Amino acid sequence: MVDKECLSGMENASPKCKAIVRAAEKRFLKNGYQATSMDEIAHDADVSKQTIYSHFGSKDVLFSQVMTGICHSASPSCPLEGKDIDELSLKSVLDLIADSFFNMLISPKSLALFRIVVQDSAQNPDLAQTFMDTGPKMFVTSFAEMLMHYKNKGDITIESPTEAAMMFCAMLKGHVYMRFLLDTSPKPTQEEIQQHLDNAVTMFIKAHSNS
Amino acid sequence: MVDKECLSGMENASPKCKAIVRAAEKRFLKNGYQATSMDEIAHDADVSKQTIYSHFGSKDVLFSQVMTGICHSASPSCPLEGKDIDELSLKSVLDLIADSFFNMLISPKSLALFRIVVQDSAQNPDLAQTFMDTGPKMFVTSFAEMLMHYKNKGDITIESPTEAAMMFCAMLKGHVYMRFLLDTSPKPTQEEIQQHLDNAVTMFIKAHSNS
DNA sequence: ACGCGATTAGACTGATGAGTCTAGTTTAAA
DNA sequence: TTTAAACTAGACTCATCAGTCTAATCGCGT
Repeated sequence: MVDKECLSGMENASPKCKAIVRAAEKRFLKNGYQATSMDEIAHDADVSKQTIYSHFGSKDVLFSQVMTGICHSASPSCPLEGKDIDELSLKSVLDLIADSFFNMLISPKSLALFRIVVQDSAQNPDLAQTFMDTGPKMFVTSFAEMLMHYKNKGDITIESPTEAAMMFCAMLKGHVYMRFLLDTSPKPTQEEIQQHLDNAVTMFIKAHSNS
Repeated sequence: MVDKECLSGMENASPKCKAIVRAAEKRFLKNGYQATSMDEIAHDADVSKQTIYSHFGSKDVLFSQVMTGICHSASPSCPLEGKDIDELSLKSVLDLIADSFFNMLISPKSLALFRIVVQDSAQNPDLAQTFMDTGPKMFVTSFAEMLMHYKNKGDITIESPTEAAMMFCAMLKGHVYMRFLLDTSPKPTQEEIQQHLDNAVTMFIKAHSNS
């Protein structure tokens, strides 16, 4: 899930500085880089424009710093914390992950972040790289490890856990995620979402069942 | 695949008008709405700015019109044209579709279009809707019909062809597509792509095999 | 009290860009 | 040839916005 306070790495910064980052975050996520003005940020942060410039130097720097911070703080939390994986069936684990992963994806903040990343992947390749490395990559890695567990137990047949993990993520997203991303109508209902996730889990298990 | 000339619906427009649309298309796809100036478009189209305004009225109108046009002209061509579906195995059909669909997705124009659509899905919901209706939706519909064919033949078990079709699209995209969309390194190799598509087809077939 | 660094409001500069205006030129039909 | 519509170059207005500058104020340690 996504942090409410995305000030990772600046716990001991000055209050003004935090206020600036918070305001910038809100504006950049909502309207993107171009459509956000420094005056707006200054106003929201209840700070003078000069203060922003003395802390961050330029709009570019502020943007990069804020977005990178969000990427780092937005890594999905593991829904299995505190649970013993040996006591859970593959299906129940996949169900848990499906639900947690998908809800993380469609949180307003995640959607906004992804839109921004897509938006200036061309102008700002570093941001896209950071996003990939902190988000999808880390999730896939830890998910792949868990699949290994069930593979070793002999529950499923998997050649490449990493590929399988990526495929599962892709399946979870599916068409429903796109509808959230583009905010098109009709809005997906809760039943539709649940049906979609169930479908993905079922397909995934069947596709990897021991022939 | 995507048309080279995206002037759908304006075959009988004036030459100047077409030139404007062509130039606008190029610029908007490359740099997005905000970062494209009317002067640039006028220059590229070898036309005076006034001519643009007398044809289209405003930057907004031009943008919407151009983008909508691209959506309509960019519908994927069917890779099965001229082939008799009865003579093809499910696997060979899926292989064909996988290849054709994925290559359409990662064409520079499709990527650029999708970035734009994502970018201002918030400001311009109509564009997002048009994109969905002309792109993914149509593809899924026709693909679902074909799945019905194999379902009726008894080759596979499918409750909902539409859902299955959407899931197959999602699988084809997968993580590899994201890497193209965000243009992150390392660049996917041809082998990686092929492996990914094979994997998707194999999984899909196994997941829908008659248990 | 003194002094210093952080902060402030707000005026200012310079650049960019949408959209308009003007005065003149081309084109093609009548 | 006449005439009207399309087109042109480019100057112009007006708004926005990044970034700077100034002069004053605040908070705090000595």
